[in-house]
Amino acid sequence: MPTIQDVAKKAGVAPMTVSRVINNSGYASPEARQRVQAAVAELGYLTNTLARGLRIKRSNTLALVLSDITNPFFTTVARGVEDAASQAGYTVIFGNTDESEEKESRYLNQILQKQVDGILLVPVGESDRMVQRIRSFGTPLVVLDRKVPGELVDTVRCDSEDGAYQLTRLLLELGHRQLALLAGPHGVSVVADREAGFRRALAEFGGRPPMVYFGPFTQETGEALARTALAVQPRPTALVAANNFLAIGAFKALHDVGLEVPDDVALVGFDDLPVGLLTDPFLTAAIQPAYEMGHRAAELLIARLSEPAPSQPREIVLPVQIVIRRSSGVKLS
Amino acid sequence: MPTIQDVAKKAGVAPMTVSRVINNSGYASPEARQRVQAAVAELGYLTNTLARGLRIKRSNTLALVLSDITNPFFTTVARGVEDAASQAGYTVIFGNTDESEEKESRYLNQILQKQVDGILLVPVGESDRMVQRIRSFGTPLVVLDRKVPGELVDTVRCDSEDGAYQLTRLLLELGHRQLALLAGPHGVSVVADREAGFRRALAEFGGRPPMVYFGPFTQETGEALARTALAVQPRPTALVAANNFLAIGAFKALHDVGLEVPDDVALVGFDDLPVGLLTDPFLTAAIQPAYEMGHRAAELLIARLSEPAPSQPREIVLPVQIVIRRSSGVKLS
DNA sequence: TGTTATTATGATATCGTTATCATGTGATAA
DNA sequence: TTATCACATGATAACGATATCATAATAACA
Repeated sequence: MPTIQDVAKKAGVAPMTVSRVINNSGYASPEARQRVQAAVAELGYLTNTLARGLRIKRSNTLALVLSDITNPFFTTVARGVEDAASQAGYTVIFGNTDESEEKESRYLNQILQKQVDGILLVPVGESDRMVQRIRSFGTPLVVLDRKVPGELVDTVRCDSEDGAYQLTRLLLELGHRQLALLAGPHGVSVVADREAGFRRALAEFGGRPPMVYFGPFTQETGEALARTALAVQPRPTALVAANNFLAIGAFKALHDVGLEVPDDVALVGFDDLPVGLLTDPFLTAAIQPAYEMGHRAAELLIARLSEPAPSQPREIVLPVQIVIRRSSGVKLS
Repeated sequence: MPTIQDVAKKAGVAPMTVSRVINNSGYASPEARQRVQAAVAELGYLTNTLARGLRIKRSNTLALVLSDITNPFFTTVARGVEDAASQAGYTVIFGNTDESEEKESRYLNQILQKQVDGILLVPVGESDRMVQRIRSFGTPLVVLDRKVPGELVDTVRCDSEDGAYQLTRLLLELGHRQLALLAGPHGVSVVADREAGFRRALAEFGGRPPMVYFGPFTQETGEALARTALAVQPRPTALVAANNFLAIGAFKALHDVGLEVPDDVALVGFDDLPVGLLTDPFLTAAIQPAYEMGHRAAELLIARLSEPAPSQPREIVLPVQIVIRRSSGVKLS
């Protein structure tokens, strides 16, 4: 691989002049410029960004650390991040935590070592330890999708509370009074928010004491929790799933038990399945603007990078969109 | 951020000794070792991998360049790559080409500049220009999912030809004689392979002259191509879609035209929708082992990195799995 | 004409790490 | 006693780029 020295020699100038031409900084005569460009082209020279990064202390790299890129919601977030980053000349490293604090911590260390310019993080636990560690390193951070307790930090997330509220309210207005929430794992802020929205709607309508079930965001859990919920007497007439995997699991459970959706039990959920990949979308859901979330978060992070002094952390809360389909039992025209 | 100098000072040793302790290379007395480790812990020191990379000429980074991470097939590939990479201590950069040669070329330049240790590429065009460029840079490369014409290069892909053959054969054995293939974009090797498999099966059965339609791998195209195919007289009784998006589009078109699947027209496709996200999978399809593909490709690439001399390129062809569901019209027990 | 800007270029030091070589210690062997 | 060896440590240079300072040539001005 040719270095800037090779280019300089071939062009008959000093390395510094080559650097100036390449980065369009400082003065360079038209002739020198041309000779340098010719040499660059001839040698197929590309700047070694490790060396440059070491010197200027920027790597033009962002890191994206999320639970599991295989979850269509996060896939779309990742695409949003990547588009915004690439547009601004940044490159993206990504990693999956699988909701494990140990993996998260390993990744973050690796990433800090890589001298990334900024980090986009979907934090795992309920602690802000990692956030503090990142901060102590001085690497700018934007928290995605979730809230971090007790820390003021740039955040881009969706309005989970409102989404759950609206979904629940919809069911209540349809006459359901016995509702169950398949909430998700303890300690994740979106779960707490969705539970809060669920409870708020119930409180407004003065329904029965709410039934809330917790467990990982997996299809198996959805199935198990739904079975548990359906065994309670009086049986719930509607289920609210706080996540797409839980919704699918719940649907399977209902199907297995021989209950029809929405005639016997109504079902609503969070997050869509990949748009366009479903032949027959039927789930009423609160759809989070995943792409926009990723895109805006990356934009925010990149904006931070060019700020001279750290400014007040921002919290961007995006609205969710309630999409009404068959599973809720709403009469569709 | 503390540097190795800071650690050295605090531990009362030379930077070189710190380096030896950290990397477990060369000699270091137990006392020195301990003092260094204490200093590292106290300062929260992390190696600056830009500096190290510059010196040792390795960045411990791989690049993954694919069409669109939003396609569930590639999402899963990416997850496989990431798991294998992270296991071996590598970090992964990713980029989307959207099947644009210009984007591909931009990314690859960016990536080569970053001094990645190896590249995993789903190549866009039918040219091997990019492959040659990467090779001229000396960066190890594994081509994913597709063949590159005329170049001997490490490749991990699935047996598209066989998949299409089997799907087509299945339809022929069910008695269909008027088949249409929604093939995908010209110039992508998997498309050519699937077309070849389709034609081979037809030739064996001596069916009517095959109908083959081309266009991008999108749902809209699937819809449009299906409409075109269905307008031909005699109308095809079965459609083979070479990709999941095309299959969905075709299904929509059939639905809109008022044709039932599989009673009026049978439909088979390639690639699955994300497992577990479908409430009611119905598409008969040739499923490619996406995760394994990514995983094996990354493993192969990493193996290459520790080879002293470049060895004979390998081509790993993974079998596809035919999953029979309702859409083909096969009687299921 | 001399003074000051402006343009153009290069020498040097530096970013944080590690490879290499040099040096020194104590133990063991001859 | 001296030669040899394993162990231990550090000084120095180098990876490839750029910031900074110095210098030189030309242009602009009084």
